Amino acid sequence: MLGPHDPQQNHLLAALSPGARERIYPQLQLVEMLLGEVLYESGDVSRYVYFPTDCIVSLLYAMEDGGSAEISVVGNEGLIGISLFMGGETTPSRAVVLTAGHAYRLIGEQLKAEFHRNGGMQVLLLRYTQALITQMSQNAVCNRHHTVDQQLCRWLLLSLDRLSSNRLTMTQELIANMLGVRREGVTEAAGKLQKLGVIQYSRGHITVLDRPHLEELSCECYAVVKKETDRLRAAPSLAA
Amino acid sequence: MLGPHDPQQNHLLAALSPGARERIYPQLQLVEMLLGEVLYESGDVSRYVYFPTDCIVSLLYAMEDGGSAEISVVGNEGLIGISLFMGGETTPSRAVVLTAGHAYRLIGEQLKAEFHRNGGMQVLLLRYTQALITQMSQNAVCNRHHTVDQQLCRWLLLSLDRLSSNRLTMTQELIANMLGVRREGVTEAAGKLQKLGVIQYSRGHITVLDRPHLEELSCECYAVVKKETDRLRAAPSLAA
DNA sequence: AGCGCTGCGTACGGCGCAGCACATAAGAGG
DNA sequence: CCTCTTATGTGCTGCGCCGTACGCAGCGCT
Repeated sequence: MLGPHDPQQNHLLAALSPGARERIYPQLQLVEMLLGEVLYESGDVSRYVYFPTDCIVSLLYAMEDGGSAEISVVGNEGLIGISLFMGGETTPSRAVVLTAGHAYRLIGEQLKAEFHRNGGMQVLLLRYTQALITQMSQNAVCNRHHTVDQQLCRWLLLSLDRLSSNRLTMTQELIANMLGVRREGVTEAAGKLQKLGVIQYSRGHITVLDRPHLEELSCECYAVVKKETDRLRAAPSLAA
Repeated sequence: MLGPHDPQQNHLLAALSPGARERIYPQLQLVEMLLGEVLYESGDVSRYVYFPTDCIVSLLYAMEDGGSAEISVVGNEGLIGISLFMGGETTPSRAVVLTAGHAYRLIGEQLKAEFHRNGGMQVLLLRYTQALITQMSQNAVCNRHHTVDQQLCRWLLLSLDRLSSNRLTMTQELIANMLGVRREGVTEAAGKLQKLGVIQYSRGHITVLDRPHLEELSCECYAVVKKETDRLRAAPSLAA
């Protein structure tokens, strides 16, 4: 599991200009991300920002009554801690490690300094933030209109995109928390998928066998978000 | 209805530094916002940004099957067209005028120029964007967990905050589209509220009679968003 | 082997809301 | 005044998911 690590495994870090790279890379710190680790609690002032390489982090929203729902998923395409450069300092959500792995972290002040140079990194971060907004919007719509079956498919695909393997380490209970539904609902939905030969799972390990079929069964939300995310990543580039 | 108009009626415009004010105010154009007018269609490149003074604009998300859901509401506390400075140029949502009134509009390029001066306006806009993100997140949670009754209360309060009167011009059908529920569901929920003496309505006009009670009946989502929005507005201030 | 823990399967009653089908009422325009 | 349109009221059936309860199977531990 311990392969070579490189900041370039994170899309944002990889897209930096040579100048920004020289300033930022020496300040990066490789950290291990443990399953279930909480990076920020709701309302916390974030000391660091995290650029995932091979882990997945979930932004969760907890309600007063203990219920929860996932706001968005972050993998190596993004970063955790946008409130730092957006100016609010804190967010009302919680960041939890969903799949163990690694990330590079940076002290908040250092990111802010680079951000306020008004150069390429600012453009990158803002564009990523817009992609995040799209994901959140679609999430809201999806919660309103789509079935648990569809949402499970969407969620599996989102996770899959952020890993290099087709095997997820993930209990149904955890997925249920993310989707904000009952664990039994996930069991049923997953059972159907397994019967169809789309996935295969056992005690916290899910293997995706037929991704195309999974995409068919998912609601449109997955495709919309993916398309928009790709568009924003590929966008012309770093104008001043 | 035609009172004196002033850019300062919009919180963002009012918070500009004297320098920014000198640059921006001469470029503003007062426009009338008609009920139902579509400012942006999904995917459009926005030519203008709009700073509402006494109107309400809704950001809607339309699905393939025609269903829809509101992503957020914008009044005189914000602006429409964040994708311009966020760098994506377009958004996958639609902006519709929900309550007629007025707004000041600015040509996109002019806003971008001011934004990239890296000064106070950038800070203001980013902080507003973060408030918007909070609203969207809460929306997603609310869609997942709360009843139509609660959501109607939340929605009425959101609208009320963006108007100077306690009387909304709003049909139940329209509200249903915003909440992404059936019109009949809104009828029932509104009926209960009327029976309780909290609101009074007739043919497209709703009068809120007992706001404190309305807040009690609403889910926590309203208060959370309001608190966070206020916090971000009042935040320390405009560091470079 | 025996125990306990964790992850998954299944079942039942109930509620909230969808989808549909109409019925009524309040203005708008001739 | 009559008609047409728009806004609201009401009543079904059906489905999806919740809350709850319990059974069972894989795996680690002593």
